[in-house]
Amino acid sequence: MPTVSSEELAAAAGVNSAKLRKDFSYLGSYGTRGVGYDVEYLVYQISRELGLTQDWPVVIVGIGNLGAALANYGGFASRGFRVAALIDADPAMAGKPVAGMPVQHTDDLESIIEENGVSIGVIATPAGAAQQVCDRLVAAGVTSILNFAPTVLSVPDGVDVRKVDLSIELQILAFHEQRKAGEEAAGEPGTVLQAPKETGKGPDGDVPAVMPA
Amino acid sequence: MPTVSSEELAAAAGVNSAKLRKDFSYLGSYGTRGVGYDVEYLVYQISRELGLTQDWPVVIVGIGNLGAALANYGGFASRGFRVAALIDADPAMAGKPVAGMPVQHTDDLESIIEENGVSIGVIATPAGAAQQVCDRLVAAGVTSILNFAPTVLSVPDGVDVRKVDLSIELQILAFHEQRKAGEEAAGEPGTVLQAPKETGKGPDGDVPAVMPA
DNA sequence: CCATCTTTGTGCACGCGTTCACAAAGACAT
DNA sequence: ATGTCTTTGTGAACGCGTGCACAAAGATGG
Ligand SMILES: NC(=O)c1ccc[n+]([C@@H]2O[C@H](COP(=O)([O-])OP(=O)(O)OC[C@H]3O[C@@H](n4cnc5c(N)ncnc54)[C@H](O)[C@@H]3O)[C@@H](O)[C@H]2O)c1
Ligand SMILES: NC(=O)c1ccc[n+]([C@@H]2O[C@H](COP(=O)([O-])OP(=O)(O)OC[C@H]3O[C@@H](n4cnc5c(N)ncnc54)[C@H](O)[C@@H]3O)[C@@H](O)[C@H]2O)c1
Repeated sequence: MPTVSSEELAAAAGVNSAKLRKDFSYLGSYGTRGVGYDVEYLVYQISRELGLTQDWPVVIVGIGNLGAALANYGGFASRGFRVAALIDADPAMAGKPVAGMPVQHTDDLESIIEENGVSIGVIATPAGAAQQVCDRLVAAGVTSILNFAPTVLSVPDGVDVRKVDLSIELQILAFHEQRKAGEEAAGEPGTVLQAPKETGKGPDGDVPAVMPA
Repeated sequence: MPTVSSEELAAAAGVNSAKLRKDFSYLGSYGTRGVGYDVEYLVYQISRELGLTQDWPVVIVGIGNLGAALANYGGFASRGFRVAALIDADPAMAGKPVAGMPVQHTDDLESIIEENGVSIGVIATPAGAAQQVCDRLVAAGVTSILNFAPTVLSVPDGVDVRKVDLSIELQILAFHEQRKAGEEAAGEPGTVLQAPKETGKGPDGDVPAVMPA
């Protein structure tokens, strides 16, 4: 029986072994003292708890550059997610095959959701259409949304939204990058800012939305 | 002079005003007691501290479905990021224009990085090539990496890596989705974990820290 | 100049997640 | 069986972020 110890797993995952054991303990006591955890059983229990043992149909709305890339991505299927439908508002795309699957028109969005029992939707439309698409998805029964559009979606209680904002990912990297540069030339990294030198005009420029919900 | 109080900002952002004030205090104290914060100056200081006032050149390696979509994405430029180069290993792609920019071959990766002073790299290659690409980027001077390949990259100290794993995003949604279903039929046997109280709108936070690869 | 009012900046306490440390459980050898 | 050795499961300590509460700062008006 292939087993792993919490120590091995922790080292591989780069976390503390005690934390890992405590986490596992919330799922029940599946370990064997002096031996470790039965790999197969452990994987099953975790998968079950995370909801990976069932098949989740998802729809992708907005089959443009990003939507098409997502449709072609094979990594979803291997994790228990099945692309049930590709939906786009462009009539020219209707019927056109993407990733071996015909693109369907938004007119049929509601019926597609219902017929396939879809509860997870992916939004890859332009930002301007995102909220509208979101509303239709929710009205049709979708209760989880993965949003790629750079907009904050407002949804009713009970609906989960996760936003993937690549710009923010880059911003976080840039933040640390800036800090590294500052440390070398110990000049003005975390140094308190100078006095308000006539912010009459200010190099504010664009300045992104700083305070989203 | 347009101002905002910490109370107003906190309400808009849905956070505690004391926390907000304390956060601001780490940047220095430039609020005016009895009045609030000068909006323009505040925005500038935050942008500056986050590194948004400077221009960051980035390279994208692996111009396939995803890489091309990223190259075409206009959201980066508006946040201070400039795509300095597109790099791919496929000789057939060399010179071919993507997003109005010629794809360059990996042979020139090092010189491209150096000449453009790039410190942030995006990896959108297949998982198998990711580590190798990563090593070359790092050797060439890149110290921040945004990784889309479903692999854990190992890098030397001082190099930051952020991984965007879309499958995990879906898994998190599915996890909560399963929870919702379980709550309706309360008392579901086999369910050991307690519902994690949905702490506000935290993107993460409420998900078990350790997940199977 | 003094009184009052508003809002900041922060010391302090609380709560929660992480880590430590170890008794107990089980495997395995003798 | 009994002892040794490994690894789990968890109580307790620790650390850190969050929120409370309030003195101080500055504005404002008399
Ligand atoms: N491409 C990227 O790398 C990237 C990165 C981050 C975020 N995003 C965001 O993802 C979204 C899509 O990006 P993209 O590059 O694929 O854009 P795109 O313009 O290539 O594709 C958008 C697609 O959405 C469709 N569409 C428009 N309105 C629709 C509606 N109401 N219902 C259904 N479909 C509709 C269009 O027909 C088009 O096919 C954008 O909001 C973009 O900001 C993209
Ligand atoms: N498409 C998606 O939506 C998606 C989602 C999540 C993750 N990913 C991951 O992102 C990566 C790219 O996905 P994709 O769909 O664009 O794949 P893809 O096959 O369309 O593109 C990969 C590109 O990388 C290039 N490449 C291969 N080896 C290279 C090397 N050593 N150096 C430089 N370039 C190299 C290839 O020539 C190709 O152009 C994959 O690891 C995938 O798992 C993709």
